[in-house]
Amino acid sequence: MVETRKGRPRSESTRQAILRAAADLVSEVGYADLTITGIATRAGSGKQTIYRWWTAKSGIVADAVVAGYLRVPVVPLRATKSLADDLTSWLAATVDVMNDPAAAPLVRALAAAASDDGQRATALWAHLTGPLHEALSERLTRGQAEGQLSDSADPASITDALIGTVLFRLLARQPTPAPLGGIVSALLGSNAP
Amino acid sequence: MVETRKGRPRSESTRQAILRAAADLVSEVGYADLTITGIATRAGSGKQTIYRWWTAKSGIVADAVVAGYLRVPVVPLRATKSLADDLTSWLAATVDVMNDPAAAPLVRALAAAASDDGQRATALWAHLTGPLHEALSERLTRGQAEGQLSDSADPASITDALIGTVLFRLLARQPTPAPLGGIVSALLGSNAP
Amino acid sequence: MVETRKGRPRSESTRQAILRAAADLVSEVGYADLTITGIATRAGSGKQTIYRWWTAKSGIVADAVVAGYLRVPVVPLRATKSLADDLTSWLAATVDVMNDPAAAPLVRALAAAASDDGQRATALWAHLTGPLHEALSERLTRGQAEGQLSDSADPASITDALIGTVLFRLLARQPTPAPLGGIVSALLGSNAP
Amino acid sequence: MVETRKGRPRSESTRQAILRAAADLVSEVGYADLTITGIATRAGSGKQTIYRWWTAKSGIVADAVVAGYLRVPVVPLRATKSLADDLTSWLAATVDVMNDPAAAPLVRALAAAASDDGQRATALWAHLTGPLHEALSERLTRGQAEGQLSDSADPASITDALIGTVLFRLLARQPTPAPLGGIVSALLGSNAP
DNA sequence: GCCTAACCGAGACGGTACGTCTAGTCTTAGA
DNA sequence: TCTAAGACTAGACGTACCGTCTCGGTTAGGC
Repeated sequence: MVETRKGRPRSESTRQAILRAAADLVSEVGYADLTITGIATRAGSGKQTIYRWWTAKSGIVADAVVAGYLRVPVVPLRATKSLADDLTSWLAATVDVMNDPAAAPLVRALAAAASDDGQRATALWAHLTGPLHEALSERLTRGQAEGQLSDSADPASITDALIGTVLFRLLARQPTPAPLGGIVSALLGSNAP
Repeated sequence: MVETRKGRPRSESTRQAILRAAADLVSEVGYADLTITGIATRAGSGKQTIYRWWTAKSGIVADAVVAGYLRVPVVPLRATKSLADDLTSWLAATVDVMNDPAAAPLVRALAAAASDDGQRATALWAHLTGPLHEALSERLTRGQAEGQLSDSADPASITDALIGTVLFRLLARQPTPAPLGGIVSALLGSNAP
Repeated sequence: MVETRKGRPRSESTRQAILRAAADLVSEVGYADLTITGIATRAGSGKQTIYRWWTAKSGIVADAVVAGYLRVPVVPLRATKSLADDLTSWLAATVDVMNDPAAAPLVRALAAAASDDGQRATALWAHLTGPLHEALSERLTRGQAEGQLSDSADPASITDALIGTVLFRLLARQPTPAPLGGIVSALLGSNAP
Repeated sequence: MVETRKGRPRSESTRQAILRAAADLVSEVGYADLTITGIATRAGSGKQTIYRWWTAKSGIVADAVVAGYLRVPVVPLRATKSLADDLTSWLAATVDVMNDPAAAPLVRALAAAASDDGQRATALWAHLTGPLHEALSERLTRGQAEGQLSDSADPASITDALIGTVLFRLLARQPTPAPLGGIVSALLGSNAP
């Protein structure tokens, strides 16, 4: 039995326009200054149309990310012979990107968006960090196969710590941060007594 | 040479009242719903008095934290014989605290505050994570002395990764998180091939 | 030659439901707060059905009055021996009715409806004041026949002035109104030098 | 003891700007399409300033009339030898003015404004019809002194009926109105048997 | 007994204005 | 000169209706 709903059907093009407008605005003015009114104006839609389908600002941004309108700059993971070198250079480049005045507001915006709404946040982070998490895990697993990491180590756990470190740097902005190489070597081992 | 300014001197009691009001409000309604108007009303001060001395909302919160009116729940670090056990139980308890519906908004509020203003954020995080960072580093150093951690490991780097992991958990809220024990053992070593 | 239109004929029951809903709502919330959306919902009809057949809100109300769903409280005209007494008591009772919190909004609503749309307003007022006008005119003519009013007087003109006086009282709500008896004696005569 | 209030005093120039803007707009678009948002924009004021001092749209219009920014076209009353001629020509000219497409919306707007709010309506009508009422009454009283009206007649009552008649014509827009001369002669007398 | 045009309900659409809220500025009286 | 009070401009908030526009479904003719 097919579910037949009465009334005019939802406009997919309007939905896309709203997500695109939200994506444009969040990269222009940041999440804090993102307004529903602004999104509606930019999308050429009515405000009520937005309120009909979304309850929170963060939901729109999350959907915009999931729809691919908002792309977070991801640093490609090199694949040289040395796992430690690859991770260290990735960490350095990523921290650089995160401190780039153009990219930082966007990432901070998404962190703030995730802070807002636990429900959608999961989907958002899955989309954001998912591919990244996978790429890092795979590189670690390959390095493990090549003997550059103990067989007992858990690539997923190490990946969590790596991403967490970037996040910590991004938000905390410490004046004298610990050396990145130290973190990588901590994570990859040789810490055993 | 003493700096002598003309006119009525700044009222220290008013400053304290503002910081106290901001602290109260941020724990009651969260950083997102914290308003200058609300702080002024609660503090029994004029709004202009606030605008005269602070430029951003986050600055007030940062000062309130520094002044000690806003206390972040810090999980005490146990000191048993096993460094790994101590860190794992601290991680678990901290993640629990962060997911506590009462404490999470405050921490997320401070993360958001830090996102707002890079200038003051440093001081805020120093105050927030400073003692924590120190406690963790000390515990690691002691463990290192006891031979539970390689001498070549850098306690500060490991601490960064630990706090970063907590932060990642707090914001990302992943549905199936990696086991905490895995992270600790990754950080403490045995990952060497 | 009968005009035969193809397609589904207009639903008379829907038309009645809309007029009835409009009548109910105008007496409940007043003309100002009467909405097309509200009428459609109450009538169980679509908004488009209303817009297909009516162009203005006042037209619906006018039709509701003409259809008899909206009855304006009309004070019956007594028929004693004295024309002056009859008119004075009618004026007094009518002014009372107009100031009744229950009836006043309806009458004011119709005045407002008439203000809106000159086209339909004529029909509405004809329906509203028509029988009243006729009753007053007849009573005046009868009084004229009985010698209580000069033969040269024009009953229609006097009726206009009587109704106009009520309307003036309704809208102007003067704090210290002129005595009604004075108006009647002015209209009935003895004003000649 | 002088009542001294703290805080910034109300801006009189802003009040005047709001009343002037409301007056301009009501004559441009009519009372029905008069919006608070529009008044605020035109006056260069914030909406909150309007809401702080007025609760209803009609109050602003009433104040604008009282302040003299909104002038209702009043037909001057001639003073020839014949009271009947003066009143008839005044009635005719006034009915003409009321049906003038430029003036009618304004008058109807004020009628609507009076319908809205009983409180302020009194002041509004006093200001609107006050001078008119006085002029008519004086003319009638003079005519009475000159023997053109019975001594027992009440000028105030006759004035009420005259203005009421105009109002009735304005709102009802009857297709075949009674002759104005008939009304005047009815009001001035000779109706006695 | 179909065909089909016009009707019907439902409800989403782009808009506009609502009345409330907060930001940040300005202007007063008084300490 | 600074503080407290509070009025000011500005504009976003979320809601309610506007009048228009699809939809699927219904209901009479005319063929």
